[in-house]
Amino acid sequence: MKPLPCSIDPVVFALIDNQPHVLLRKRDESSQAFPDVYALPGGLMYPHEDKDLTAAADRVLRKKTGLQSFYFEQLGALGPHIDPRGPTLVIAYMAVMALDSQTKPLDPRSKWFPVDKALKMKLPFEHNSTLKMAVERLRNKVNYSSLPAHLLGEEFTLPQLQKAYESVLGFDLDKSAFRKKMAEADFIEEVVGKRITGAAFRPAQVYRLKASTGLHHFAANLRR
Amino acid sequence: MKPLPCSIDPVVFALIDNQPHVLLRKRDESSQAFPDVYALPGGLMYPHEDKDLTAAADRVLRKKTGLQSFYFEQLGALGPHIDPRGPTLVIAYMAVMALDSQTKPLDPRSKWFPVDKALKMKLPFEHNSTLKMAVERLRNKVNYSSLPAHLLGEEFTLPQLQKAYESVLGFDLDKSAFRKKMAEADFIEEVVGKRITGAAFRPAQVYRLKASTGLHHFAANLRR
DNA sequence: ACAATAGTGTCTGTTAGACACTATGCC
DNA sequence: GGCATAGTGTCTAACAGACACTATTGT
Repeated sequence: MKPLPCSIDPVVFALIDNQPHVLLRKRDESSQAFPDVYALPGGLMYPHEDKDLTAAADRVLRKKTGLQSFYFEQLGALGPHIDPRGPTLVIAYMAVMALDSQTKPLDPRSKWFPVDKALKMKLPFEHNSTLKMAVERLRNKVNYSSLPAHLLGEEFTLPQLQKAYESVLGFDLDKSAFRKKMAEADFIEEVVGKRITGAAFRPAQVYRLKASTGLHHFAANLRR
Repeated sequence: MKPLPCSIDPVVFALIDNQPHVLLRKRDESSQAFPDVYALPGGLMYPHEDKDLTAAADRVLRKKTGLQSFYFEQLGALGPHIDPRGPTLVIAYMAVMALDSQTKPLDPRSKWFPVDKALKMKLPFEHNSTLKMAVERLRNKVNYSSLPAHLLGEEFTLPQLQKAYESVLGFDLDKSAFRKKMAEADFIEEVVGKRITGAAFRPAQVYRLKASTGLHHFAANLRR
């Protein structure tokens, strides 16, 4: 009975040009396993440094992305898989973040890949199945939760929010139905008096997430 | 950076007299931690014996329950929590099984507790939160999946299935609506020609789960 | 015939989805 | 006024929920 090291493997999603992307990172040249290969930006848990798994995931995400604000949840435990250094337990996470103009650039080894493209890549370890799991969870959860709001910045308009839902779902939604749903779901609020002007058409009202931790869940799916 | 031992903590549900029960086991007298206290029937993973986490969970469940057939799924990874033997990573599972007349009796240290009663008990380690997690998952999943069918034996009638749903949900369902839902969900099939006779009323048609692995999920909840 | 439960039919209020309409800004 | 998009109103077909009805057995 030998204890196992434990790896935190996060799948990080963001929207670029309204397309869902996932963050991959070229492994260190000096790595014993799969040097210079694109992989999930994982990291080992340090039992004496990390209070618990959530803290470990938070630390790994901050370190690997340089970003401060994101939503994340655990997908589950996998493995153990075989690493050249021995069997390793894997805890998979899904994270969702907003990229905007103020976002720090990534370190040069990291890169955003369109989700569909990443799904076709050959990734090391069991990262292909982890990625697949995360994409399924993302697509599924979008059906009945406020998750896509976390792909946008602090503030956003309803048309932007609708586009975020549509881009992850992969099909278009009816404007009227969508707005009714959002009103009823009641997880966003107007930023009173603030609208997006400047374009040659009617300005859009600005909204933000209501102060609350976690996701909001709908009673029924957006489309059956 | 020291590796961690890994404990498999399953929450096992079954129906007794149409009431949901959960399996707890008195810890060994000789145990270093919490001897003789009721706890989840967990066990350590043996990295050299268990192919992966699923195999480990399967082994632990068979060993602790003596039962062969059940549905189980991972709830997630927790911890590490502090055990007298040092920090331990925990992988929580939810399992659902059918008890019938042929079921072997439990070992004398194990006992079925009504779910509501178990929730009020003081359990060791973080077993209280694990149990709470499992109960929430169970109650939630019943809303939109075929899970309760696994609380019944190989064969069952629609009234029995409805009672299983009702007992976990905690409220009654409309017979007509329930049957329409089941027909549409299409995860059970008639055992042709087989009915339950013997009582002084119309016999009920016998059904079984269609051959398929895993759960069936509905498009909408049973009740909003 | 009757009791008791299995199984089906029907009616109605609600709602999702489609789509037409109005509103508001810049040119 | 025209154009482009934001935001609202309306109509209808489908459906969930309530409940009444029929079916089938043993006594």
